[in-house]
Amino acid sequence: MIKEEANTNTIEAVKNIFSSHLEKNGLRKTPERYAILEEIYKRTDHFDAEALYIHMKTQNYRVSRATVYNTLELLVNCDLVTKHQFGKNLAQYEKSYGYKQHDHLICVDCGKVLEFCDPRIQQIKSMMGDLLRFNITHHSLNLYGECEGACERTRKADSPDNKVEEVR
Amino acid sequence: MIKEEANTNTIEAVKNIFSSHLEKNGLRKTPERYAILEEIYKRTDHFDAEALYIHMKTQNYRVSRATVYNTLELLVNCDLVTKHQFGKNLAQYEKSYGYKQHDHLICVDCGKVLEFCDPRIQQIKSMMGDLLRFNITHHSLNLYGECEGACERTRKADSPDNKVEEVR
DNA sequence: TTGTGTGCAAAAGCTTTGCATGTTG
DNA sequence: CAACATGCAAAGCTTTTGCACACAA
Repeated sequence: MIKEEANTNTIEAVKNIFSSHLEKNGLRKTPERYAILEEIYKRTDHFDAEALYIHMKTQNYRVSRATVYNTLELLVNCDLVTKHQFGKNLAQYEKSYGYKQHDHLICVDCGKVLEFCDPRIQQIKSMMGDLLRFNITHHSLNLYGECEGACERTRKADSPDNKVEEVR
Repeated sequence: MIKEEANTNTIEAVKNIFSSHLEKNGLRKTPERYAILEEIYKRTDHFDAEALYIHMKTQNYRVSRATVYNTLELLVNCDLVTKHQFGKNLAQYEKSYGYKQHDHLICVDCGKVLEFCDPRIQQIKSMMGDLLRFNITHHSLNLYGECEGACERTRKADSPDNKVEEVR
């Protein structure tokens, strides 16, 4: 994943953000909500709701799917988690605090997901927002294709504007 | 939608493409498959599988959901139909023959979908394909936001590189 | 204390599958 | 006539909802 900075206080920071969000919206600070937030930020990228539920269960938390879905939505609302649809009928989630905006390249053969940044997408967003009189809040850009060779190789980006790193 | 050309022979052309695809893959040319293809090309953009099924039913075709889903997959395979996920767990389809490559801007308030073209996305695709050694076959770019004002206004694009038109 | 949040399970919604029948090649 | 496609309905999966109980404020 593409980190903005390596910060050991990330967990504290995101908890604070979450707390503010809950307060601002008159929502309760339950242990389940914080437990889910913590587990998400301990894990690495791209997971689905069921995997998170199973993970919570194996960590001996007593949570339900309903709470997992509920909390994921809250976290998406306060931008601590991003929700993706990588072409399947299964939502994928990803923690987003401390990460640069990035997009995804998905191998249709092996399912591998790479991340990349390209400044042109920002230009497109702002131009199209103006042109179409839309207040664009977010976007989703997925490139689909096949890894060349063994579906395993990657190469570092060299352009200063384009950062690339493998995920999973 | 963004048409490449206005062609009254579209139906014939797509039928031929579909026939070739069926032959090439040893699949049968059934009346149901052609009926579904025709109905899709008579309709305007962005529909889901259930809507198509209902539409077939009201047209007094005797088709099943299974056949609708099966045929949609065949049509996606031969590039006569494009499948989208606009952030929901519901696949949306769109006929694609004779249309320019385009991307989508979705209003999160009223669900309106606009289409736009931007050449920069092609540049990003080819650059990232090279950089990450991926053979990129397709992509999906969705911009999400809110219509300004009454969720109804649109404005024509004026840049020669960027064509814009409202859908639905 | 009071009302929101939770767990659990059932329901809902989209998509796929199984099976007997129909039809293409 | 043999294999594949279809219709129908049931099953599968992900996500949402209802309800009684728990607990944060």
